[in-house]
Amino acid sequence: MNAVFKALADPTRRKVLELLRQGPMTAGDLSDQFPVSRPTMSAHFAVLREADLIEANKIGTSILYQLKLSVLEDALLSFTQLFGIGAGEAQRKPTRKGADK
Amino acid sequence: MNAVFKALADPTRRKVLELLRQGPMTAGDLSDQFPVSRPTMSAHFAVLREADLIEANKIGTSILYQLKLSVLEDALLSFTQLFGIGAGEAQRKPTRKGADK
DNA sequence: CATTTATTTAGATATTTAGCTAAATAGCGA
DNA sequence: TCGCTATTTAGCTAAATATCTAAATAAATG
Repeated sequence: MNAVFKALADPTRRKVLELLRQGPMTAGDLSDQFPVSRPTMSAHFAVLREADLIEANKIGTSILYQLKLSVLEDALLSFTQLFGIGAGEAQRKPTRKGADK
Repeated sequence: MNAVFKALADPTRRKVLELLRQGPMTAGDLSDQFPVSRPTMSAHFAVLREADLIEANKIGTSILYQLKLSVLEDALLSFTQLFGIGAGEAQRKPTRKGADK
């Protein structure tokens, strides 16, 4: 969980996750979307992998990265639920009609 | 938004927010819950204030900190919604009865 | 008005992080 | 196998961060 929040702290990494939301992408294609060097991007990928937020699959000479949405979801949901934020089912289960209106 | 995620990257700060969920607390009372010095805690408070996640109110010689839940909520929800994670109203607002069932 | 209490600011240091270039690795195709 | 392409690893620097102690500020109280 700590690793996930650490990973999310950087805007580049959040953007990578966002791009990956649309489907798997190679390291190179991802890197092309950012104004930093490949090695720098590689380091960002490593942080995301460390947090288990993405998964790497070698495809020939390329590496295809894929979002692990469930990991992101679990971390975010368990955190938001800690605060009773409208993030899960839990808090919006009305016992009586209009009870929380 | 970036400031919020930066603030959430540190476990001490996340714990502070968690403690404040139960209600406002003074800087001193909060500090007592952590194994670091007052000045260090003061710096953490500053980061949280910077991110607008907490609000400070002077009460005599003490400072009462209060969670700004709506700010945390907004940041987290808008992010989770980016990913279609079951985190907000948006994705569970049925336009027609049972539309997404 | 001097003292005490609560908190922050200043100033120092150590660690971590994001970035770079250059070099190493790994797969592919001639 | 040689060379090409994709990516990572190594090694470095600069900036940011977390921490500390000591000093400054501010409010309350005798």
